[in-house]
Amino acid sequence: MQTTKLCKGVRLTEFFMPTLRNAPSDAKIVSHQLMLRAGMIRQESSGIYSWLPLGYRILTKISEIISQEQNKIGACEMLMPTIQSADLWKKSGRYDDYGQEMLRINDRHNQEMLFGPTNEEMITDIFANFAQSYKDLPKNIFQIQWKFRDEIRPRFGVMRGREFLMKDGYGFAIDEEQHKKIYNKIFVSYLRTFARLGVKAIPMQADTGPIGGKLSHEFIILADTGESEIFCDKEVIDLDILQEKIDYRGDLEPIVNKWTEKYASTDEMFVEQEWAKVPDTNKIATRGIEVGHIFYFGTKYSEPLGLKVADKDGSLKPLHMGSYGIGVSRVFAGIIEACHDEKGIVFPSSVAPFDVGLVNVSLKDENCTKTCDEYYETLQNNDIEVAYDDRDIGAGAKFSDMELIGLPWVIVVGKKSIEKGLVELKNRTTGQTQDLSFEQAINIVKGK
RNA sequence: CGGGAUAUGGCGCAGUCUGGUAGCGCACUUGUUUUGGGUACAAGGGGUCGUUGGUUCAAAUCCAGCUAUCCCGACCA
Repeated sequence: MQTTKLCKGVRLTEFFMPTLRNAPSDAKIVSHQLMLRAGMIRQESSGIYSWLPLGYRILTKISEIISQEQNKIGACEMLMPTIQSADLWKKSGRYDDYGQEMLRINDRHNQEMLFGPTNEEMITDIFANFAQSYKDLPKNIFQIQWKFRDEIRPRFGVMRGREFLMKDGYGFAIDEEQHKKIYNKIFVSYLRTFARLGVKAIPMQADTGPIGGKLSHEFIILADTGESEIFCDKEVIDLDILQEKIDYRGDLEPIVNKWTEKYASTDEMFVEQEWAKVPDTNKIATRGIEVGHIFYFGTKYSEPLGLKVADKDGSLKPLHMGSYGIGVSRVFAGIIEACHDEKGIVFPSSVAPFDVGLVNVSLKDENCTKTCDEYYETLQNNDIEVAYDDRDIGAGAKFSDMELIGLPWVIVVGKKSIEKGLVELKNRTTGQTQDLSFEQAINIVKGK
């Protein structure tokens, strides 16, 4: 994938990627263990992590896919501060409701501040300053930003951290009907986003919880290690959004219906009678990880925060709003939960930190190293992202690291292959290897 | 917040019951060896045993407080 800020290649002699042979014993679930072993993250406190270069690179790729899909539906990316004034929250009435989960801070003037757990209040306040008329609507705005929720019990690595990266989007409409159109766009864009990230995310009717409101869906990745128990019709899983022709300016209701008409539910919303209607052969009861949640909450925030605009008849109407979240750092872990084997991570190509690993197994052989150096440049010139293992360590260790970090392809170059004029191309998913010319290998990797 | 557990070198662990100046594997450094799946041998470096206090001639080890981290529950992207 083309990204705006990531370099196309790294030499592992220069790259900071501290892989571990054993996972720290604190890590209990596979995504946490693999992220630590691959040198992607480091725990700083309970539920708070540093993102090391490899992890940060993947996080950036995930963010970029999310942004791209949001841009397609006309959502506008912006950035709000992580630190907010308590005043706004007192106005909305959530300052007390949010309770201990909100990290409160006093500044030097003893002003009450807080590290934002979410941004409904702030975006509403911002929008209220500018929106005057129904002509300013509808609007859909989002950001990808760090949040802090002081969870009672952080666990499972970045899956349930206290500090986490979240895409939070907010929709503004003049009435429920107009909001429904935004909601449908978001719904479809989420399906596409998760599909592009290489995971199956199933939308499920959700409880609106403390955010409040009327309409809500959760998006859940299937993984045996998931926290929620889920029940769904196999046919929902088999649907493929990337095969659908989508016109975001047209009517999306048929697509939304297609994804919501079959039964899919978490245990919280489970209805025995509905489940009974699903044919036994289609019944799938498994576990899942919630990676996205979208809400329509009507005028819940616009009323107390005074967000009104003039309607066609000149009367002031409170806006109808929704908020839409994707747990970016969580989906990272979710992808690994869904995509790994006994050797390590098997990244979907869209989020793999590099397209290919280039392994020099005959480092001491001048000719081999010279050839590898050339290949390294050529791959980058072909827009292939490459991790070049030019470290002076055993071949086995190099192979193991490549498998651990989950690159889709590895090109192995050694004295023997040089003599034959070939390279060995290895597929991470199948484990199969083939001897090819370097040019053939490039074409296969490019044809991902 | 209730219940349970842990804290010894970068990582994984032993030693604690039965106090006697800290050990193993991996990793790291140097040399030889090996050279396409974590090679072998040799020689090294690195730890105030979470913290504070107590008992004792002597504490990683016994006792108490504190802190951190993890697991199970209720809450959540």
